[in-house]
Amino acid sequence: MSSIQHTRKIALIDCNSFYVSCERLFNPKIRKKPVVVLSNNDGCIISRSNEAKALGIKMGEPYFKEKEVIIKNDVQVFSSNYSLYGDISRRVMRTLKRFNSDIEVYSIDEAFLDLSNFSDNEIENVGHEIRSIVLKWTGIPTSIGIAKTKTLSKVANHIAKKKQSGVVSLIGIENVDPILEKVEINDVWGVGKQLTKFYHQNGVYNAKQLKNKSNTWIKKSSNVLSSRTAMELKGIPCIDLETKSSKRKSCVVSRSFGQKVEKYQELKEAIVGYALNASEKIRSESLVAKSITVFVRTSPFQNRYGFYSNSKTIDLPMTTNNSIEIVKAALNALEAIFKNGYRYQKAGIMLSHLSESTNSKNLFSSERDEKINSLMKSIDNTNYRYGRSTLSLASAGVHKRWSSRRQHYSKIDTANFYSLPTIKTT
DNA sequence: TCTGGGGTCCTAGGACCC
DNA sequence: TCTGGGGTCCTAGGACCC
Repeated sequence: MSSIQHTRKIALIDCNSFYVSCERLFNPKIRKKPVVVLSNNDGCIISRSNEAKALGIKMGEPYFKEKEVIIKNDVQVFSSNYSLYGDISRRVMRTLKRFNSDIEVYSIDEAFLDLSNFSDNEIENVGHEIRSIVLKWTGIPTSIGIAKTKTLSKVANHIAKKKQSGVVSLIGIENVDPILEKVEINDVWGVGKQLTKFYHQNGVYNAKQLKNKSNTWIKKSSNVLSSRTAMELKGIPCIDLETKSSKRKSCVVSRSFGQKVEKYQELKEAIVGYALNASEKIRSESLVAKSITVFVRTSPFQNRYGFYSNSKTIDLPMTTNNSIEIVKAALNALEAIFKNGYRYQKAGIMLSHLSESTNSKNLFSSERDEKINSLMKSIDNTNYRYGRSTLSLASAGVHKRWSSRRQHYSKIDTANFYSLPTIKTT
């Protein structure tokens, strides 16, 4: 028998303050300064540097509420730049793939990596290696947690984030109870606000206590997801690594407005824009939609003008990814739910029941359909080359008083050769 | 007089994630 | 004045069937 042990080893690699780190790549002057990145419409704070966290700036907090602290401490503020973050994310993931192609890209800044092929003894060093290579090749700092299950690797990662070394492995540790005891129940992956409340009522305050609860009790009083979480804390894998990216099932495009919208015409323009956007997205993934939902709502935070929220779903006669058909259906849906006299804050469209487009002609396809398809293709090509919404339908509007705020935009375009970062290796 | 019950399918809404 | 956006999965309950 070999002395080298090959237990299941899942690493969770998480980019530190990802959006902030991306902005810092292109702006060395803000490396040591407190920095925050705002959500769309400059609404909330969604990424914070350690210096910003130390100032007490909270995650998800509305920007205007933190403005005083921000100004007082000269915090650098950025509007989000998703094409930049997406681009850097792809570079990070490509780098990770070199260690093993069995990778699950879990979100824009996180990936699970199967490292079972490495031995127990070397695994922590492998973690350090990954971390330094990613930093060297992309400039992005990461935290890495390694354990037998995804949920435990989340726990390990949670601890790694607070460590200078940035790497924590639970592999080979006989008794993880003392570690789990220090992890608050709401910090466990899969335990949100509601479950935290429920667990607190039942005397479960940390990960160790959840781990030691009986499986039948959890299943009976909660659901299978919760029991999976508890099993995974015990070190029994219940959640698989999803290495091949599956086609998505829905596609949402929605935005908050820069200014409240009251006019039907303006709401219409917004919806047309979202519908075009969503159609283009699913076309690029060779998907077709079966139904379309449009929703509108006023601000849930200011009810002095009355709150209104509604949605309408329309089933399309035939699955499609045709912009014109989707826009038409979207406008019908909007008409059904629009009410005069409200100050709308947000609207959106969802394409659902997506399936792969077969692209085959059927009884109903005609020469006209063919023409429309080639029109769609040329719209997509032009927009791809010259930027989104270069070509769109006239009803998408020109003035767009309603479009999002983006006051602190860094204007970095990684598609532009001259703005590529130079990474200093020290 | 006494009025079943089990199965399937679908959907809306909730909870969670980042 | 100003509070993001985009996903997934599960479950309860209704509709329908025999």
